[in-house]
Amino acid sequence: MSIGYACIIEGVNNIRYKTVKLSNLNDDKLREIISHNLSTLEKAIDYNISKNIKLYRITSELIPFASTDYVTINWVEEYRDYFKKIGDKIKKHNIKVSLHPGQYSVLNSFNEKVVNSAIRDLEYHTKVLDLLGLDFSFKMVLHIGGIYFDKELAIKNFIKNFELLSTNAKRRLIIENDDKSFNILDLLRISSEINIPVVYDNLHNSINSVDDSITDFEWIKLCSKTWKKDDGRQKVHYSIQAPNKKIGSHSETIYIEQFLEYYNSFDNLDIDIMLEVKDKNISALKCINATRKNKDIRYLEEEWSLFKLYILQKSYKKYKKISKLLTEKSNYPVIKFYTLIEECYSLKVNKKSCIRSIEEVWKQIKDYALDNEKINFEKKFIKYKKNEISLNAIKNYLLSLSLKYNIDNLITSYYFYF
DNA sequence: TGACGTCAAGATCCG
DNA sequence: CGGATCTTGACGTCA
Repeated sequence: MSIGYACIIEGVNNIRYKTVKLSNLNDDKLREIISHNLSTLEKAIDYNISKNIKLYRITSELIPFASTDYVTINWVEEYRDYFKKIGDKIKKHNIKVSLHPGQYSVLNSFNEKVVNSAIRDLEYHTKVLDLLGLDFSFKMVLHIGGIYFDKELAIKNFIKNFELLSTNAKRRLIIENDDKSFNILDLLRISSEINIPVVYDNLHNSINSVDDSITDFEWIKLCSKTWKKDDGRQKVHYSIQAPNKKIGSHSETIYIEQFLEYYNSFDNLDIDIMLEVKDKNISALKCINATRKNKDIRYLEEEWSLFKLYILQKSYKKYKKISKLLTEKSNYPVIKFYTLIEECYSLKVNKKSCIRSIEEVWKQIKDYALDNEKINFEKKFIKYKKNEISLNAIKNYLLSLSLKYNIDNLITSYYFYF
């Protein structure tokens, strides 16, 4: 079983994909962005390797406007070697990567133009996986599309247009239930016609449900039949409703107790769980640590080193409490640990605790800092205490010094990124 | 015609 | 100048 996250890496310095607006697009700009994005993808893979995260969704924005006529350079040939290098790394470390074309790729449309651009988009996503040199267990996930006043006809159109895809695209396509049009039963029916795997999304099912008496576990078991040997391990999407937001909005974080309730209902199913959540890799690490077989407190200590300054700025009391929780080295208090951290998310930063956190950071920088940097810091710190500059302003200065002096312990701290 | 969802880029304003 | 806060874009469907 693997647990993973989609596209963006949160809380890590200098891993960010770039985009470009059509009005600023030219060949040089495009090459600059493709090089940057491929190098960012490689960094993302390196990050996943370092954290032992085995499931990752690659952004569809890797090559901007890839499936349009606006791109005229031959990016496939220009970047073939780089793709292969990254793909080799993915294979070597056994990371399952996937892609998810967006909601505007509508294969079942009755508008020929829309269908053609959906096909082009799916062929682009297929090309990325092909260029990485990955076998057909590496997939792209798609929704069915629109209803057009007649669901049965819309389904027929999906099946018909599916046949227009290349062999490789057909072998890589998997389909997911959505939150308003096609429910999980529709998906199972479509799958039985065209023989491609179904991804079960629990949140979409709870919004657009067939039968509330059927549990997530039961639906996952039903979907498992659509996954053949060559398709690799069955995948599901897991997300929960964001409290107080629009129906269907993904939550900021995955709440560990709620996740474990879901996870423990499986009775040891061997599936891949793609989390759809705003805090991305941070929730993935949480869920991985909560479900790992090797329960060693060092995993929590490693996590704590990333969180502790962030927690300190919010509440000294919680900071002490979590520190104390980790003192008994034979324990593995994973649920308590993450629950305490989750409780801090909703807390506002507290001036006194913030000052403490700044002092703590400065302690680790001051021996490296030049005289003028020390003076600069003191000036900013006084201004911060007098509410003349923001917390972010002083954090940014401290981060720039951490980067300059390569203080890994600080650079990796979530303190600077949230 | 605007909302929907997504997230970085770009614009604008402030001190 | 840095920092904070809006607005824009690019897509197709649906009310």
